[in-house]
Amino acid sequence: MSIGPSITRIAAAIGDPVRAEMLAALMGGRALTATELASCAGITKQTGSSHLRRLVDAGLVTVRSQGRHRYFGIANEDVAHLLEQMIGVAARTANPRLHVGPKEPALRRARVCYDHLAGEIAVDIYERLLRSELLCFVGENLTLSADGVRWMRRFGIDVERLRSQRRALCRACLDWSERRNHLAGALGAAFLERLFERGWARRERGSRLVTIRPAGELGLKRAFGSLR
Amino acid sequence: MSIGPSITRIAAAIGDPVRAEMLAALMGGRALTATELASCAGITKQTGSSHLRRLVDAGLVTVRSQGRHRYFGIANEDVAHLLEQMIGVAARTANPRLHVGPKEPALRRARVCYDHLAGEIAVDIYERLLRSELLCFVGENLTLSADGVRWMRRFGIDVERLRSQRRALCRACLDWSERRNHLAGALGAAFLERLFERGWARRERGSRLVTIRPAGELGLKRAFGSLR
DNA sequence: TCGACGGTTCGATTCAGCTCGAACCGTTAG
DNA sequence: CTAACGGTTCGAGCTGAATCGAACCGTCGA
Repeated sequence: MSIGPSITRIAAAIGDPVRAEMLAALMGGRALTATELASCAGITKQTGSSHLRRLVDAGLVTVRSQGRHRYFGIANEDVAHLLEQMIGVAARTANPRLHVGPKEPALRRARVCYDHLAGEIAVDIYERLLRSELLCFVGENLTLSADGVRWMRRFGIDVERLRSQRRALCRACLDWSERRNHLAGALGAAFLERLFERGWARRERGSRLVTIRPAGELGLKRAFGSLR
Repeated sequence: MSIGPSITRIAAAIGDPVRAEMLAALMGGRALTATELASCAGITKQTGSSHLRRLVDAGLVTVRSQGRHRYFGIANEDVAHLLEQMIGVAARTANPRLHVGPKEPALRRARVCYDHLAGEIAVDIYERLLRSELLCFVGENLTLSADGVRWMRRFGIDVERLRSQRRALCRACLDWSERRNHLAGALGAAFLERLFERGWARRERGSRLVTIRPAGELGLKRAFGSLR
């Protein structure tokens, strides 16, 4: 009994141009309908439907029916991490000459990673949180210090509510463009959510791109000192 | 310009039964010849050759020619991590009824992850190293404390030599069976090497399985207290 | 009740890519 | 030098899977 077949199941499910495009779209964190996904992969909805079934069967994607719509989304954080890691390996093994894309710099700066913030800014924030000991490691576990809890509460995040979720509060997630960690987990998701609520950041339609608005630039600078 | 195609390149390279089997074999950490890899995937050497070319083209595998042999190996730690992560996702999304295999428990206990130790024992060792502050986090970086350096030197590892490598000294690697970290990086590799040299552990031929021998059981117990 | 719309199922077609036999190249051993 | 051996290349056959048109099912709005 080898592990080969199990890897094949997962990798073959991802390793088709259409399905990869769908997963990439879903990495934006929003759940999308079958038709939306088909159109953004450039195929008909019949074909899209069969691809989506494969993704669901493989356990990479989950469905939620709502009226006559069916919303598809990345199944869980593990899968999101796997994809993020894969993007990283792909970027590093890519043929350098087709490596530069127009939107690439903006994506490197700030983007959505499933449900939390990634990119230069996210890495920078994460490291500042650690340096000022709002986040710290207890053994190998990343945790929020007492100061950190107060800080987050002031920022508008109900930490207690997050703790009651089954999901881990803080996790480190390896950033594919920076090769350094950024904040994931329930807190990472809540933090990004809060940036949107405050109007500090805006998510670009149909892309993983996140734009930091002037108010956010200012607010983050005030909160953390100047961002790189 | 989307990221879809780049993911496809990597995932499609992995997502073939033969190539997955080859990669699984290479995750044992040893470089293998084309013929060996073909035979362990159950195909002829012509077919194997073309698969290996695809793996090399995708940047997942590297070759080293030596006389009339060509030795293939996992390209780098990133790729190894990606595969490890993929095994984890595969295990967690697997159909539970075919989840149990004969060698599974032993594999969960101790196995090679590319070039370092993984499994229950590895996770346990890692956590004990942290708890006794031989390893600690400085900000987000895992480092060896002064005590840790002394400890490793006593254990027979030349830490200074490892530091001079370009490769990171300590890294945490997520264990797919345990979902907790174990020690990777140059130190992780050296530690496993030392276990073999001392005769504390033995690697099973043609598998990722590592057997801890009585001397090792005793020695580790003496070094760390009783292992789980 | 009916038409519009989102989504799936079925069947036929097409094509990429996996496979192996045969031939070939380079290295090593005798 | 020659035979054996590891490995690759080439060509032809085959199969699994992606694709789309057409038909169908369920929900929504009028």
